[in-house]
Amino acid sequence: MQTKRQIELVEAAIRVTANDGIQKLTIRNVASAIGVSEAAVYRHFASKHELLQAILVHLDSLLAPQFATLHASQGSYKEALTKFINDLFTLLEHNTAFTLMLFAEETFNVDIQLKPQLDALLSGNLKQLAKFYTDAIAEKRCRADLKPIELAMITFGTIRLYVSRWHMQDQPTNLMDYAAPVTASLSTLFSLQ
Amino acid sequence: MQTKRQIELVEAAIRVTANDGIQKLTIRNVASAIGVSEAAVYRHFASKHELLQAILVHLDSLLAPQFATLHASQGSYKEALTKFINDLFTLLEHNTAFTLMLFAEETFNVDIQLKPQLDALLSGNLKQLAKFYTDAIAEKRCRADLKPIELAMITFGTIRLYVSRWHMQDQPTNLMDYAAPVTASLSTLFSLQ
DNA sequence: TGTACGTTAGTAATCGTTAACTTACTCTGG
DNA sequence: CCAGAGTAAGTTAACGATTACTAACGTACA
Repeated sequence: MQTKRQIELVEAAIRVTANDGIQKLTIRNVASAIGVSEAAVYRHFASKHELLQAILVHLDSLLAPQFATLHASQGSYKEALTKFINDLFTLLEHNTAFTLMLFAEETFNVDIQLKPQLDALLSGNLKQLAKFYTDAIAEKRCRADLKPIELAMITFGTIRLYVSRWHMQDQPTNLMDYAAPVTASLSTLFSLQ
Repeated sequence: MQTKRQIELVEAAIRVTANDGIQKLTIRNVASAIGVSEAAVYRHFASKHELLQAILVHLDSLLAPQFATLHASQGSYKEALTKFINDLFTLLEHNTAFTLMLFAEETFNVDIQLKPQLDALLSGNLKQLAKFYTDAIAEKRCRADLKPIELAMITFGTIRLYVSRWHMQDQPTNLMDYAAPVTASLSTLFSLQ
């Protein structure tokens, strides 16, 4: 159960990390990001570890609905995948901080105790993707010579690398410009001949 | 030009980072990893920034030959890709610290001044992969409806995610067990011969 | 009156870095 | 051949800044 203030702190922490990297995710920086003292943070989180945990929960709650859209779609496999990637990229482009969502396991491997949660987060997302492909294969809308989990790994891995490259560019470009190629490539590869 | 001691320090730094995360990459930890004082480190690197730069150079020198094997092969393109992935996974499995190679841009985005080098490292690897696919397409041994750079992104993104998951597992499993599925999936998708 | 939420002002530990000094080796002139 | 100068590479001991965290206290509001 999260209070308003806790959510504010978590969002501030995500902003700090996305802007300046995990090294700058300090209690001091989070506190000053919402204009309070360091000690005030400890009124809401008992330790930095608990703040990190809350960040992961928050990121998961943002990412999960995105993956849920995969199943909600009524159209063809290609349309569903297109909508998923478009929605995801729009979200990431609108708020760069959300980029952290995709790379949580890379970023937060600081606190060894968070490992199980990080693993669960990634595994959950992959499972959703795999389920999407399982359905697509069952309905003969997707090639069946690869396992759903393999299709999911390829999809997620590819998306991550595109986002990673976009995030690394100097001049800010449109992530959406990348969306079309990714969708086109994957749906071309995975569709039935 | 690197001295022996510099290389020792860089290798120690890579070990520290791979084991405990970038937060633990401190001069103190690197120094004690080779059994000297902190001040001794500064006899070989003027600053932590220079150590970080040297790490990137080192990682690149390890990874570049791996990518070079793509072009050296005499057999089919499928065999070349198989050999590349097998060699890469063997290397990563043999020395877990090398896993950092694949995720350098994620790990070392601490020092903003390193960004150009990180970008160059990733771009260089992708360019090698793209060249491989360019050749394969030219000889009609790979599907031609995707651009080489897209094939390269998919390949590298997929490899990274497999390695990432393997690296995150609790009980140590064999990375090599994933090599065959990855190779099979990509060859099938790309009609690589 | 008590609880929620803030403050100031500290703590010990750790960060990157430097100063001053020691040790061991090599090069060079008489 | 060998004294002495120079240098490479280590040491201890500190520096100011920053880390996560805490104790004691103030204040608004039910």
